[in-house]
Amino acid sequence: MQTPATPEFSDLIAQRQHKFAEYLKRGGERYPNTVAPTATTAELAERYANSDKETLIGTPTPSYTLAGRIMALRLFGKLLFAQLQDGVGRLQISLSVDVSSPEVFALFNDCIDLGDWVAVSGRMGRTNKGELTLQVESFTLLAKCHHPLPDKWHGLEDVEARYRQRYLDMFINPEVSQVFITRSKMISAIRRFLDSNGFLEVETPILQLQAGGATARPFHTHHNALDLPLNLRIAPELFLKRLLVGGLPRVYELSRNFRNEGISTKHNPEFTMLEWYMAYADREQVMALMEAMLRQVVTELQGHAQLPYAEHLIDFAKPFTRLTMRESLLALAGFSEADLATIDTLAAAAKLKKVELPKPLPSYGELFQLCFETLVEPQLIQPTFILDYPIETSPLVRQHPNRPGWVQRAELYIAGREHGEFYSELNDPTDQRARFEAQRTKAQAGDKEAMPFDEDFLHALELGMPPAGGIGLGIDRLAMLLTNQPSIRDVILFPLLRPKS
RNA sequence: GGGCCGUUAGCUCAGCGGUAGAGCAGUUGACUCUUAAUCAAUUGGUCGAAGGUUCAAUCCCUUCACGGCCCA
Repeated sequence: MQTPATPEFSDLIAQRQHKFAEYLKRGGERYPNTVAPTATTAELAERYANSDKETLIGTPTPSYTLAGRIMALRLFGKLLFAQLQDGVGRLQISLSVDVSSPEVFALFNDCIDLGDWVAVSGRMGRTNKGELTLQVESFTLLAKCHHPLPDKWHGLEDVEARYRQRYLDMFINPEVSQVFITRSKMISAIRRFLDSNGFLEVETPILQLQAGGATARPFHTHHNALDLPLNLRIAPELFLKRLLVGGLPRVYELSRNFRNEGISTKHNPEFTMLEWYMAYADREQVMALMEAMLRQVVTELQGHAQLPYAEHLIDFAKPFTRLTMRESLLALAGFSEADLATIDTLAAAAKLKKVELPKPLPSYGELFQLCFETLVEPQLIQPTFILDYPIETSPLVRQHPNRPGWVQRAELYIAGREHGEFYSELNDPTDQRARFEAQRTKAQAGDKEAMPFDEDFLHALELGMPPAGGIGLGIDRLAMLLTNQPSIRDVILFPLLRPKS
């Protein structure tokens, strides 16, 4: 048997390249695209699940061609076993000098490394221990893996390496691929739900003159031909509402948004958000529709509505709890009515509860929200809608009819995290203009997150926008829930990292 | 931005002032039924980078880079 590698030939990459050269030297084709698989590992495993060894010997199966990566190799002189992984599963394959030929066996043994893409052809059998095995008669090297693979037992555990080389992470740690398959199915289920409820999926600009629709710092870019500074969108809201003005009654967008902010286990600079707008609906109706959608998506994906997440079991079957923010502070944070009376009593009570108060002290509404975020939010494990938000933090929402200073907004909390927002949308152009003015005042005072004044949006509102309810739902966070992942980076294929020097 | 932790062989990790270690992967040999195969031998290191302290630094100190967790 020829041995292409020699003991002094120690560089792992060079060894693999040497084996590839040897494969070509013995007549193999370089990166062929002439062999197509006729089956997958999953199909064969299912088809022959009940066939015993004798049956497979007595009535030989057709010859199948599988394609995939070699992920394990075990050699016994003139027989070898390998694991072939093809994206839908893994199947054992075997080569022996009897089934193929001494030449084919030697070619495989001398030239194939862990990680190589191969196409293998042969018939199904079972080993003495009963494992279903494709007995290879011939094979083709489809693509060489030029790098040594991570530890076969521990896999790739270095978090940084996993994010930087997701392609490697995915085939070394198959559960990672499963996360992204689940994410994809989740998005399909959401589309199906909305499409069947009369919504139209639309695409609105990512390049925007003014980044509106949320309070966040945008990324800046530039269009050369127009010599025009532009921003990447932070939210699609203002364009989707323009479509209501245009006459589309139900629209949604799965929107990649960009926010020039910090990175954490909950934030990635680019992230995906679902927004939908529904004419003639109010906050209550969009909340009810979201509840129905989440119940259906969770059930569709895992067969029932109870979702394990970290140490919790989250129940989507029960009606979601509804509390006003005020009620939640009284019930869950231990505030009294007197504490909530004025900004001073609230600040004093908050200080006692170890809420870190910013200086200078913010408005009553902002302080109220800060207390909520610090004291209540972590307790909201089961799906809970929190109703009514201070007007200062919600410049696009309809005012509450009988609570001055508050707006008809709700947020959905699950597992202690905010997952979505629900609005009775503001369609009064006069009120909207005043809200933009207030934001402009904030911006002039140095608030870099204040929403820009959008005159064209006001023009659209002045033409008349039907009353509407709208929602925003964090798709990445929902994916974290559905795949039981602790960090947003675990549900984003290629999270942003600093370049490695 | 702040605090804590990490960075040692391709991978997973020990070592923590005195010549750099293991398992897996790789290489060589044995082996026709393995399942993290086994047995024997063996290659492989700028110990993240740069300074400093020391007779001597992977180890102690400083700065920097990248990452993780927590906080903002």
